[in-house]
Formats: sequence, structure tokens, C-alpha cells
Amino acid sequence: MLADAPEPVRGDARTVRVTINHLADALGLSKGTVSRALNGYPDISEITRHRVVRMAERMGYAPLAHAQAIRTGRVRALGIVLQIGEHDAQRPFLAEFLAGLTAAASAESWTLTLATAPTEAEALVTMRRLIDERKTDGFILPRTKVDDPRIALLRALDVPFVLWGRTGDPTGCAWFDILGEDAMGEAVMRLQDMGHRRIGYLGGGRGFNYSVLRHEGYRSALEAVGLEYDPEIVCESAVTVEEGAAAGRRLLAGPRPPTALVCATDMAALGVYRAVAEAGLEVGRDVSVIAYDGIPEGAYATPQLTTFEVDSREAGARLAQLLIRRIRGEAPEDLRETAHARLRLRASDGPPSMTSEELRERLSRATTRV
Amino acid sequence: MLADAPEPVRGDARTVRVTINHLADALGLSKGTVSRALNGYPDISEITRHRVVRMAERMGYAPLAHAQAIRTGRVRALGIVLQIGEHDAQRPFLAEFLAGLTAAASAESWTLTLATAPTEAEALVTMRRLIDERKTDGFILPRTKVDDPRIALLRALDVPFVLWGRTGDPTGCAWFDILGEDAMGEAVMRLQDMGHRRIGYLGGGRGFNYSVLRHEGYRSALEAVGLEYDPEIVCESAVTVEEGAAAGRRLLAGPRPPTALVCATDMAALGVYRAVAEAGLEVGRDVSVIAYDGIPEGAYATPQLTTFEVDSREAGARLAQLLIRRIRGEAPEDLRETAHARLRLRASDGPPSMTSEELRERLSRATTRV
DNA sequence: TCGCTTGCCGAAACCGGTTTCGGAAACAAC
DNA sequence: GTTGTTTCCGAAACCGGTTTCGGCAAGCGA
Repeated sequence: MLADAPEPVRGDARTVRVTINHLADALGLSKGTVSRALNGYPDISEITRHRVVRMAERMGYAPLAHAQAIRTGRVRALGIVLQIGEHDAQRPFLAEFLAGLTAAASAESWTLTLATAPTEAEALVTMRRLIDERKTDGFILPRTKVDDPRIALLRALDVPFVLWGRTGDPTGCAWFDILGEDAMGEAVMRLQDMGHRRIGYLGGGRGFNYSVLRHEGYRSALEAVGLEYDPEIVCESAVTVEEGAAAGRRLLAGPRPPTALVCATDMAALGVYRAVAEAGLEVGRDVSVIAYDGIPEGAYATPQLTTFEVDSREAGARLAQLLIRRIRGEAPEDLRETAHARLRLRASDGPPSMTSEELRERLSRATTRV
Repeated sequence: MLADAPEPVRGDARTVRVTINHLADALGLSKGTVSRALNGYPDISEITRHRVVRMAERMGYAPLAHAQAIRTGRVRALGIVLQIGEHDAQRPFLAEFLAGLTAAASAESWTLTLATAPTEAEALVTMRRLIDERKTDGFILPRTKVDDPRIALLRALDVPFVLWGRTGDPTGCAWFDILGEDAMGEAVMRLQDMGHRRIGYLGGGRGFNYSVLRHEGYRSALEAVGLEYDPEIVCESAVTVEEGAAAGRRLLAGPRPPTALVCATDMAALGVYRAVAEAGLEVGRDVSVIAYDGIPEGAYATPQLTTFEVDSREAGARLAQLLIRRIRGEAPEDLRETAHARLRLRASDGPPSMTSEELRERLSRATTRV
């Protein structure tokens, strides 16, 4: 012990833990036998194994993960590195997501080690540190990009991981994802069914894989229903209210304005609300909006936002389970799951009150008047 | 190895780690000596210690926390258990807070173990599990209550902890807190200065310690400026937009309505916005509002919300540092820090446009008209 | 010169597990 | 009755550290 350091708080008051030695003594077995019995080695008789398991339960024995780790190299901990910039730290689903992750992890008596990094580069460094220090047996990678350096790193280091989302090159990747492309497609079909013939699109964050998928879902659904894909009413990327509003203004100002907009994110949709209001129009009647995410603000907005809701808690739970199976050695190809977003029908979409031409007419009158 | 289990993913590709044995060999010392040198034992000559430290740096040696833990019982991990209910999972500051925690922790090469629980009772169970399994050396306790069972548990088990907030019985507690009472007081003074004579209050969550403090800050400031404390214009608890709106309506409907409202939470303030608008009044002119928290929605609301902003990232960082010092043995009494919230002057407060009487008159006309 | 500290380090036990190895006992085959 | 095979368990090494203990050599005082 250090000479003049204060005495560390120890917490000795808690009852002494049952170790594998106590268990072995109580059973009259060697600790090696007990260990093998508990770990399913084939050279233990079923009778003995049964005795050991029962006694372990009775005495409340559970091995210390970090003591096991010294030999096995695995600490029974999942890792996640959140990239949190200066002020983009708005994450409506973070709590739900973490709840799912930790619930599923602790059900298997694993834990979650959480770290953060301000930039992508620092995230890589942080991951390396966690790996080197064996703090984590594998990673959950949120916000996957089409070309994601984190994946490259983990592949190179042969560290297990699972994606929240998909990615450009799926080799060696396990994942859970919501089929955003299907959602966007469904939105288009629904709007077309209701009579819309000019349906615009506001895309997601640049570089993220989900953006590519949703955009493609939009495009191919247009094709399926026989509508033209027109870059004039498509905004590549809009992920904040401001960007959504700007994009909304721009698309509405075009020569053939959209009577409906499909948005890859709710935030963008809320921006569209602003642009529509500014133009003296009404969302849900004059311009329909269907978005994606399910943020709480959408339910409070006027009109309430029709959107595809993602169950973040479920996603977290699935990801934790997948990662644990991956760490245990299952092949990544067998660990790819997807689910559908749930359409929350609310009030921001409806049959068009006018055609694109009428809308343009109306808009030009409004602007000249102002 | 289990007979028919798949081969666990090992990550052997990563370069072999430098262990204390490698270091000892390279130095021609015994590993015990190396260990003592690195841990500041007094029976190592300065020359040797220096050699060891330099070589450790050169070879990139860092001890494995879990290997140390087997002997020391400490894993260099901070713990936090977030209570996340079914759908109250709206936590605007969670990401920032976690960023602060993990940044400060990793600066000392500690990590964060995160868990969640749906209820308080389950949180206690989860904490016990983390303690029993030695996953954590101490806890950060968010959302402290006046009488907090988590504190009782950790006190009984003699496990180090630090509060984010204060509590009823401070015995043995270390904490970091923002002086919410000062903020509420300042709000009252400011409003009084501007000419308000009827200043109402919307309190925070029931049972939480911050609610008591902020309420008391409001009350004593009223006294200090010579205004009456009137339960008629005080709502004990309002923490959602809905509750805030309901409280706003109730207070405004009274015989002597407030011309200004101090809110313990921004959410309540946004509810007040709604109530004021419904009454045909304007926030910032007819009714002033000053709140507390600094949620992003406040800056986007109309009018922009004047509020006391809390730096969650800073709080996380301070808490991590305090907890580490606590675990290292410093006395809790020496680990109590506070800071002030930062007043963001925006547009929701101003001189009263009318007196309480005039306001009542105006309101009664409005309601009869409707 | 002798004994007694003191400074400094090596050796070994130890923490709580896992894993390898070898061998006794039971069983089967010849 | 031998001689293999299995079955099943104990013993011991091992993982990567920490901590205790003992002892050598240098320094000191008498």
C-alpha cells in the first residue's frame, strides 16, 4: 500500500463472497472439477454436474467475470462508443436504446461499457483503448456509414461487433436494422393511393447508410407506382429543423411543387411544417408529410405528424443479443436481423386539396402578395 | 473448451499485449519489483523506479484493470444506473451528461459501466448485482431524492458513491450540484426589479431534492424582496408540458393572477406558454416566464424562453472526478462541489404590461366572451 | 571490528478462476 | 485373467497482476 495515501474505501461490510473454493470444499470436489462442471466440460458425470449446479445455486455462487477474464480473455462486457459532438447531442432515443441494450445484456449477466468520443477519429482511438485494455469483448456500432472506418478497424483486429444499421460492404458484419427503404416505399404508395402525383423527398444525413437505403426506397417506389423521379423535388440531406425548412421552401418554390413530401427524418419534417406555414398553406391538407423516426415532438406538433416509428428499445435489446451470440462464436452471416418500422397514422397526410399546378398558382399569388 | 460449441471469436490478430513479465524481463528485475515500482511503494529506489517507468512507457505497458482487480478488488470502473420507465425516457441531457462522465473517467483511464432499471426497486437490485459481481467500484446517483433508498443501500454496503444533486441527510455523501435555489431566487429578484408584484411558481418533481431547494429559493427570495408567498399562485409539481399547461390555467384563473411565473423546469414553462396562448395573452409581455434547465426546445419556442441553463457535460465530468477521488479514499465531506446555473436571457420575460388586477379583468372578459 | 539499521530487491504466495494432464477405477473385449 | 478403453476426477500449471516476507549489502554508530 502506498505510504501516505488515504485508505481506499473498500466496502468490506458486504458479506464475504462465495468463491469457487468454498463451493469445492462444500462438495468435497476439487475446484478444477467444479469449474469444468459449471462450464459444461464433457468429462464430468451428469450426476456430479447436477450436484455442483444445485450447490452453486444454493450457496449463491456466481463467478467473477474479471477473474474469469484473466484466463479466458473475455470480460462479459459489451462496448459502445457514442459519438457526441459539441452540441449535436440531441438524442431523443438514447435512453430507450440504452435501456434495451442493458436489459438484454444483464439478462445474460453481461454488462455494458460505455464510452464517448467527440469525433470519428477519436472514436477509433477510444475503441482501440477499450480493446487493448480488454474492457470489452465486442462493440455495438450505432449510426453506421456506407463506408465506416470503425468496421475496418474491428475487422482488422478481429474483434466481434454488430451494426445498428447496415453498411456498404457487409462482409463479416452482423447487424440489426429497420427496413427504412420499405417504410419510404410504403409512404410513397400511400400518398399515391390518396391521389398525390408529385411526391418530393428529403433525405437523411450524408454518408450514413440509412440515407442511401431510404432514398432508394423512395425512388424505387416511385417507379413502381409509375411516377417520375424528379431531382427538382428531392433534397439530398436535411436532418435538422432548419435544413428541413430550407429544403421545404426550395422544393415548394419550384415550377412543379410537390403536393406531398416524404422525409427521411422527423426533424426535417418539422422544418417542412415551418416552410408550409410560411407559405400560408396547411400541412395535411395542402401539403402532405410522412416522415420517419417517431420522435415525441412529432406527436405534439400541429398537425400531428404521420411517421414511421422505430422501437429503439427493441433495437437495443436485439443488438445486445446478437452481439453476445457473435462473441460466443456464431457466424456473422447468421446474425443479421431486420424489422419493420411501425406506421403511426396521424394528421399530416391526406388526399391532396389541389394539384401541383394549382399549388404553384396559389404559391405564386401568395409570394407576389407578400 | 466446450465440445460442440462454436469457436469464440478471439481477436488474436491484434498484437500480443505487453505484460508485466515482459517488462520485468526487459529490465532484469522481478515482476514484483516492477509492480511495486509502478505503484509507488517506498521500498523501491528512485533510480529503479525511474527506469521502470521509462521502460513501461517505451514498451507501451499498461496493466489490465481486471487482472489487477483479482487482487485489489477494484476494477477501475464507475457505475451508473439510469432509471428509465416505460415512456418517460425523454432525456435531453443524457448524451451530454454521459459525454462528461466518460471523458473525465477515461482521462484517468477509468471506464463507465452503465445499467438501467425500470423502477426504483429494480435499480436497487441492479446496483446490488453490480456490486456483488464487482463490476463497479462506485456509483454516480442521478436524480437524487430527499430520502433516497439508493443512498441507504450504498451506505449500508459501504460502497463509494457521489450524488448528482443533494439529499435530505448529507451524512457520508459526496456530491456535485447546481444551486437551483439561487437561480430561482435570482429569477424572482429579476422579475421584481422589472416591476412584477405577483410572481407565481411551478415546482419540480415530487420527492426529488431539487424540488425542495428550488421551491425554498423561490420562497425566500419573495420574502427578501418583500412580496407575499401565496399558495394560490404556487403549483407544487409540474414537470411535463401538460402539467405545466394545466397549472398555468389554474393559476391564471385565480382571483389575483400572477403577472410572472417562475418555473422549476423548462417543460412546465412550455406548458405555461400553451395556457397563456389559450387565454389570448402573450408570454413575455402579458405574462413573464423564467424557467430552469436549458432544454433546446426552449430556444426554439416562441418567444424564446429565458431560462437557467445547466451544463450537463461539466456536471458529468465533475462527478466522475469526485467519484474517483472518493473511491481512492478521500473523505466525502471534502468532495462536495456546487456551481451556478447560467441565466440565458431571452424573450419570455419583461416588464409587466398590466397589473394583476388588470390581468384578471382582461381574463374574465376573455372567458365570458368565449 | 562488530552488531544494528536501513535501503532495496528477489522469491514466493496469493487472488479466483480456467485448462491441461495424468491416472485410478470401472468396464469391455479377448 | 489380461489387456485395452472409457469414464471421471484430482493435481497442478497457468493467467497477470499485487502483496508479503525474508535476506543481502551498504551504511552507521560504538
